Amino acid sequence: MQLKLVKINELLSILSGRLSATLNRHLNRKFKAAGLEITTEQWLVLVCLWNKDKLTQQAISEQTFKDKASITRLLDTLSRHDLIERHSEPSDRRINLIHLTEKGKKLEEQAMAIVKESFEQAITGITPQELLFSREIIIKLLNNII
Amino acid sequence: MQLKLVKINELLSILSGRLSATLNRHLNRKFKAAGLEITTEQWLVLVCLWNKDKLTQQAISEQTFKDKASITRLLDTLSRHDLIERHSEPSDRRINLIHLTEKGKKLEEQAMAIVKESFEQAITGITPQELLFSREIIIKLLNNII
DNA sequence: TTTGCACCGTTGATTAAACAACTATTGTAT
DNA sequence: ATACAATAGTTGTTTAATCAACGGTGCAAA
Repeated sequence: MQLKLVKINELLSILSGRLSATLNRHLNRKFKAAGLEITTEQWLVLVCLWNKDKLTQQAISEQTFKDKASITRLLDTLSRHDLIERHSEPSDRRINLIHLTEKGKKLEEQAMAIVKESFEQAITGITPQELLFSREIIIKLLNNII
Repeated sequence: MQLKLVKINELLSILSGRLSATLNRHLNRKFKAAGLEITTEQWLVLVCLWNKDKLTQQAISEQTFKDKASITRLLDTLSRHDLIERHSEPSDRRINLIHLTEKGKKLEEQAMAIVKESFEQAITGITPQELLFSREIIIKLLNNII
């Protein structure tokens, strides 16, 4: 049984645009309201580094599923804001190791608190089981179009 | 019961970035491969017009959940590609009515075929029930953070 | 050894997003 | 009738995405 075409449009438009736009907007506003000068995309990069400092740009690119070029520019911005530093690696001069600055390290607690709060707001009235189930469906969907 | 913090990061990053980016990339490439010079965002605007021609920019903005400013610029691009025309309305000179051109009208069939194909590829192995269920969860989630 | 390939990161061009500030027009209330 | 608010659309600035092309580095095979 096939869903109607109008449903296709609706679902695709939600998944490919509205959902991420709304989530991004929400998180960005929360960050701003709390005085944190980071965006959701920058937060995503920082999460990698908070988890394990001194990554290559390549590694960050893979972990965030973002383009190398996007990472270059995201790191430019993070660097301008003194949240990270690029350290070139003598043993392989193609590589930059990305180091968190003290300012970047200090951001973790505050940023994660905001994210946690937003997450809890977002999942109000949704059970963990429902959430996990949706996650599975979305992963399936992603794998179908890789 | 609360999901672990690492799960929060994962789910938020998928929903706020990876899912939409992957879907967009996929559709954009399909359009390009088929020789259609439109993006997913432009397609979304065109869907509104295919459904009902001669809308105001405001109406398009509301239906697509996009910023007025975004619509202005999307329409600039669509206009440059001769897919739509802005017609100023004498009865209310603040308003533009957006008209599909013949070229814009002709695009519908081909574009929708591509979208349908992509959609079917995306939902392979997912039942309509699962899809509807996920849709409900996502709508709930969106309503929680409006 | 040098030739060629793979890898890492950068840059340029185009498209798109958000937000704020702005112009112009219309509607309303006194 | 004037003054003020609401509405429609545009523009400037910043951030980010894609893709393609490019420079530099490392490595391995001929």
